[in-house]
This record gives sequence, C-alpha cells and structure tokens, in this order.
Amino acid sequence: MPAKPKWERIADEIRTQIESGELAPGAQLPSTAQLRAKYDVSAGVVRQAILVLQTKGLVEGVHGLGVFVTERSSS
Amino acid sequence: MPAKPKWERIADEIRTQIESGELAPGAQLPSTAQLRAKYDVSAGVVRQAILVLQTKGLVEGVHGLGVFVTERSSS
DNA sequence: CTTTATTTGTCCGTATGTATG
DNA sequence: ACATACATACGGACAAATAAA
Repeated sequence: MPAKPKWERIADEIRTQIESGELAPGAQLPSTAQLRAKYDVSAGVVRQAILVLQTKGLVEGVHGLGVFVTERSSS
Repeated sequence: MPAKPKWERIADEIRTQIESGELAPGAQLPSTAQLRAKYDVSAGVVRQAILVLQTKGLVEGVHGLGVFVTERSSS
C-alpha cells in the first residue's frame, strides 16, 4: 500500500494545478466522473479529495453545476 | 429533510463541546462506534464529521489509536 | 411547464493496518 | 504470538440541484 492515500495524491495534484495557474480562479474543475476515469478510482476517492479542497477554501462546489476554483488573490 | 446534513450537525455538536471545554485538549473523542450509536448513523457519517474537524485543526486522528482534541488555547 | 442530462452531495458497507490486552 | 478493538481508506449506490430542450 502506498504511503500516501489515493485521495491525498489526487488532492495534491489538483492543488498543484491551481497553484501553477493551470486552473485559473473561476475555472471549472473536471467533473467527478472525469476525474474518476482519469485516476481510475471510485467516486468516493474523488469525493474525498474535493471535500478536503473545499474545506481548505481552494475550490467551491456548486450543487448541480460543478466545482470551481475559488477567487484567490494572485499572490 | 433537515436543512443541514447529518455529518455537519454532528461536527457542530462536537465543536461546541470542544469550545465549551467539555472536551479538553488531549482528551479522546468518543469512538466512531459510540458516535454511531449516539446519533444513530453509520460509520461513514461519523467519519465525515471527524475528517472535517481534522482539516479544521480542531482534532487530530491517530491511526490505530483514536481521535484526540488538538491542544488549542481556548481564546 | 415538464422532462432529460449532467454534476455535486450524502450515505452505507467492506477491507486493511495498527495498537492494545 | 494471537485475538480483539479502533481508526482509516476504498468503492459503490442513492438523492437533490441546475441548466437546457
């Protein structure tokens, strides 16, 4: 078993994309289904990663629409 | 249907106990099984509440030991 | 206005790893 | 060294919301 859980690896990957500017503020993240296929994991893992990012304030999920990057002052 | 999710209600309840000093820093939180019986929910719900509290830094979960209140100066 | 498609949100159950007795 | 108890991780299913036709 990997030292780091799958959901943490995915969360870190997305966070890196946000920090890199690859995912600009206001941009929509790939849907859970897309991420599920991309990382070949179940919905629960993606759900967990998104939830952590939400709690950290990096992204904001809107029910029925999608997950968007929180407008953060470009340091 | 409750306006707030079950896991959020549980998380708020636990947070209140910490702020009230009912759960002192270093004290162990009730096990998932205890909370599960107390709130009559499944382990997943309790796990979600615990995860949020962990991300917020209020508690700290140690694998194979239990969840403990983080040493935080009560204002 | 009703129906359908897409996406997030929540819930339940199971498997694995670690610490304790 | 073995058995038990607890916590975490993974996977899948169900429900609600929004937008478009």
